[in-house]
Amino acid sequence: MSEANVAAFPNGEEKIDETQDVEGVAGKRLKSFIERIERLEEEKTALAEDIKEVYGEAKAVGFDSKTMRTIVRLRKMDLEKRREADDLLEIYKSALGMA
Amino acid sequence: MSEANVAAFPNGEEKIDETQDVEGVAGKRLKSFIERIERLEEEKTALAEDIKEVYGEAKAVGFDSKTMRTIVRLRKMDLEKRREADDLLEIYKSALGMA
Amino acid sequence: MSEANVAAFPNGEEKIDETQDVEGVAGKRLKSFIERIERLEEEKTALAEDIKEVYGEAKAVGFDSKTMRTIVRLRKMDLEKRREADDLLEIYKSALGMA
Amino acid sequence: MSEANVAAFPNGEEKIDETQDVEGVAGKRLKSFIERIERLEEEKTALAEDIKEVYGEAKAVGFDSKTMRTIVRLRKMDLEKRREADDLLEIYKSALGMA
DNA sequence: ACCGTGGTTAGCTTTC
DNA sequence: GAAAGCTAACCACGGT
Repeated sequence: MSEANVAAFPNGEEKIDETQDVEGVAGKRLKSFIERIERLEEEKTALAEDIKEVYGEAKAVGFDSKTMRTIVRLRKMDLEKRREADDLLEIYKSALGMA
Repeated sequence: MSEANVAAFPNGEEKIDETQDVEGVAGKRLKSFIERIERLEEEKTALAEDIKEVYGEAKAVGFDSKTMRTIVRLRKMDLEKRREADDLLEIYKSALGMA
Repeated sequence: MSEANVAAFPNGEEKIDETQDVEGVAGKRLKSFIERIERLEEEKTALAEDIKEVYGEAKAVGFDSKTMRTIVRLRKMDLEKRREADDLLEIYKSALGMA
Repeated sequence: MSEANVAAFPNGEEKIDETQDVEGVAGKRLKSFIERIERLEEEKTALAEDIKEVYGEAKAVGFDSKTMRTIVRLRKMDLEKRREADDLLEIYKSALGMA
């Protein structure tokens, strides 16, 4: 690891928003990574809220959300199973030199 | 709860994608809700992957992801704290007729 | 909650093995719980090791452990899916007053 | 790796329990490995449930499970520390011809 | 309002 | 040393 980045400073409270000059370029870079992550996490949170809303709407017209969750889970499992099965097939193929 | 929507059918394997006529309009509606949810969850998953990638990139140039996660967590806490403080302020203001 | 048990004392290093008289009966009880848990966890760890050994044996006679793990996972998914489907059925039944 | 064992067959749903004759002895062997693993994993899962139950019991009489988990963790760490210290001692001893 | 359950995330272990 | 799978803690939701 490059030593330049080692000083990845947890800061006290107030300074955390400002890239400190003393840290130089590494600080800028880190800041940029952090902000990208935060942006993505905001979007993720927003989606989680959207999902909740959909369950809410469905409930409002009489569907049971527990049931719905179970269905969603089952369907996801199907999907994963299918994917895993494909993976297995790939493994076989490459084991048999058919890759 | 209205019984009309209860029968949200467990299907054997393959039929799960087709709304069955016997279920009528409720089935269609449920299907639509489920699909909206699934779409949103896919997006959410995609974002989670994006986030992981960013951590990966950062790691690749020498940042420690554990530290980064801590920073992100701290900043989120700050944000929430600030937001709560604002809420409190609003409450005070409206209590004092300053809203 | 009974106050008697509140003092469930994280101890410094050395005393942790002895039930302290000052804690009285609560300490004895806690100790007993802790020891039961530790016993169970030991067994669990032992099983994990056994499992690893089986994979090792299988590998030693030419089976690919990645493939095996996939198979095990797929079979477990089948099992779970079946269980979930049952759960769903239960939900329906109780929703229809057939419980 | 011997190719003989490669064909560890993805099966459609229902057939997975029957060793297929076409696979011959390798299939039987694989099946036996898989089943041993599954058996062990079941036991492991059962133990995990037992552990959860013990925490439940403890909680029911007023102990805080989070604290208990901390204690268990600490004691495990102690144990490992002690074991490592012993290992070290062994190393010294054998280095000094006192084994 | 609380409890129990389910989902998510982080850390650890193991594997390649 | 990186990548993945497993496990355990945490948190949030829904039901009672």
